[in-house]
Amino acid sequence: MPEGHTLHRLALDLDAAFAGRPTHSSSPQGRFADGAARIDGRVLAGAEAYGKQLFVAFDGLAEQVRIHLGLIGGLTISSGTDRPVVGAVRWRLESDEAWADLRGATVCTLIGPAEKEAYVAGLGPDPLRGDADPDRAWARITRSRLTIAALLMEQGVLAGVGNVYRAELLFRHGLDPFMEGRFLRRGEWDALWADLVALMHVGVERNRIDTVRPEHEPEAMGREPRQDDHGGEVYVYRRAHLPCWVCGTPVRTQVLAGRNLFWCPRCQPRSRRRVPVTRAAARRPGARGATGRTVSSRPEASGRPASR
DNA sequence: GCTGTATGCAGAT
DNA sequence: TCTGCCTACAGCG
Repeated sequence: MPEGHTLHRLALDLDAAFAGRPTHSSSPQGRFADGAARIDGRVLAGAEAYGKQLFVAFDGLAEQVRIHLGLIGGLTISSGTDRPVVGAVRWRLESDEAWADLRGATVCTLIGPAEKEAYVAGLGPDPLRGDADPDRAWARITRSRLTIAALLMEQGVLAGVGNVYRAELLFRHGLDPFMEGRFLRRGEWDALWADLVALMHVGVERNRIDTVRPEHEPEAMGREPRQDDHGGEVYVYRRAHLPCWVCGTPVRTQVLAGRNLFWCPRCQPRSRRRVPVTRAAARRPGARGATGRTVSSRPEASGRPASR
C-alpha cells in the first residue's frame, strides 16, 4: 500500500473524518496502549504527511503520533456504528461518526516536537509538499556514484518515492536504471521532478498509482485493465517478462538494493554512463550490486534468478 | 492449511 | 549485505 501518496491521502482523510472532533483512542492489540491512553478523549487537531511518515496532532498535547506503515501496514477509515475488531488492531481511533484502525505498522508512537523535527530534517524533499526544494535532491544526486534507481528510493534524497514510482518514473523518461546519479543531466532532473509532482498528485486523488499515458490506457489499447491489489495502470512495475506496452519487448527484472527493479531494456537503453562492472563484482559469484554501487554483467549467475 | 510475496526500513553482521 | 519485523492475500495442496 504505502508510498508517499498513500500517506498524504490518509492525512487528508483523517482530517476530513476527525479534525476538530473529540476522539477516543485504544489499542486492542496492546502495543500502543500507553500512547492511546495519553491521547484518549482529545480533540484531533490535524494530520500531516512527510514522505512516508504520518503525524497526527491533538489539541493540548505537544507530542504527536508518528506512524510509519512499513511494507505491510495499513490504516483504514470507516463510518458507522458497527465496529468489530478484526485482526491485530494496533491503534483504534474513534469519533461519534467515524473510526480508523491501524494494523501492521512498523512505527506507531508518540514523539515530541524536537524528535519530529529531527525525523523530518533527515528526509529529502517530498514532491507532494508545497515547501519542497528539489535542488536539495539534485545536490545529492549529481555528486553520487550510486545508480539513479537506488537514489530515487533513498528517503534522505527524495521523500515518499517507493518501488513503484521509481520504476515507472525511469520508464517514462527512458532512463537506464543503472546510470550513475552523477551523470544525470540537470534538464533530466527537472523533468523527473515535475513528473513526480504530477504523478504523485494523481496518486493522492485516485488513491492508487497510475502512470500510463492516455494512449496506453486499457481502453485506448483495447486491453483488459490491470486486476490486482494495486489497481493502478503501470508500464513495468511487477510486469516481469510481459511485453512492454510501448515496444513489446519483455520487461526485465532484477533485485537491486534488496528490492525488485523492473525496466524495459529497449525503451530504457543501456547508458554509457551506467555503473561499471567492477572487477570485484565480476569475480565474486554472489555480487549482485545490491547497494546499487556495482552491478554484475550476468545477474542470472548470482545463484538466485530474478524469477521465471 | 501452508508457502511465498509485498508499494519499507532498522539493526545486526 | 543479510535478517527480522509486522499483516494480508494469492496461489497451491
